[in-house]
Amino acid sequence: MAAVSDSIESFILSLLGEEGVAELRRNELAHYFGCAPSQINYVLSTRFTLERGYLIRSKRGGGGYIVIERVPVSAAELQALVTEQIADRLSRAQAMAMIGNLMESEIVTCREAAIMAAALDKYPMATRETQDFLRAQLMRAMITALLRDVDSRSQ
Amino acid sequence: MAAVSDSIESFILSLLGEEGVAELRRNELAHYFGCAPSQINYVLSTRFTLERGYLIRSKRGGGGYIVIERVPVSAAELQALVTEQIADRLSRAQAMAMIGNLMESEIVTCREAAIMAAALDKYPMATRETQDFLRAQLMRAMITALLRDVDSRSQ
DNA sequence: ATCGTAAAGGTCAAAGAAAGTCAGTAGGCA
DNA sequence: TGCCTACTGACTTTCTTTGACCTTTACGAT
Repeated sequence: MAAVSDSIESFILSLLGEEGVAELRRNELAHYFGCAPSQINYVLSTRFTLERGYLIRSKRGGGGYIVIERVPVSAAELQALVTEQIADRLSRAQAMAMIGNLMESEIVTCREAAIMAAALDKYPMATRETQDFLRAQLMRAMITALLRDVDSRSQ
Repeated sequence: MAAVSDSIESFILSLLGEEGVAELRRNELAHYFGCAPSQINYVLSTRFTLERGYLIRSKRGGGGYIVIERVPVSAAELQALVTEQIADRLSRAQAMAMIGNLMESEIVTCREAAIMAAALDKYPMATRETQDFLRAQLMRAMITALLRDVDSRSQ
């Protein structure tokens, strides 16, 4: 029954076009489709997820915007890493192993690996549970960042 | 779209050019962009901060002016950064400004900056206090890691 | 020298303009 | 019935823009 969300989805898909990049104003789009602005967020968070190969950037306030980007194929492996290998918890050992792999396969440089390792090392407060949870989040966030410009290697 | 502040920012950036120095009249610029004079101050204080590597000098009264100067951060100054600028708490905005500066000064690459920014972005659980505390720790850890092999640049 | 005034720039708080979050409602369908 | 997906609205957070009021400076008139 042609839910509004479906229309919004295909509209965004058409915006993406060849480029694989689309910029939009949330309120504008919501008004165009006669729906609540938050429905745009709903569509983005259900149909344009990382699992499906999309990255979202946005800015609030005056002149705000939302940018949707299709993850390039070259980054597919990284994406799989994020969505498959990292669960909601990640031990220190697991993390270090992953970083080792990333470096081995020349996906990250030595310096990049060092930065990541530093961030994933250990956290003072909290229980082990919390630490592993946080570590998973950080790892996901960092790899996702890499995803964002995987082509721009060797600076 | 393209908030006025953004236009003002890129205008100033173009003024800075190679020299890294720009002089301007507040009222003149405000008139040129059709905005309130104080918006110039807004742009300066949000985009041309010391954290981002800019120095502002100005004079009031007749013949007044504003001078913006880009000040590069040397790798050696990183150490001071760790010990001075990063207290036991670090806000998201501060962190992002610092990262921008590190990148501008070519101490970190674009990708490295992206990784750091991702790690420092936000931590959903926790209170604001805790987040800022954790962020300070992570920033310190990552910069220390960079210092450890600051020579091994360009991998 | 002193004072007055106009011509800068500075500050701050309030209002405005986006987008984000989340919990809850409603409609289909197994 | 109970679950899943679609949808909504109230509330939050972040960023921008504006205006009223303040401070500093140069310059000319006394």
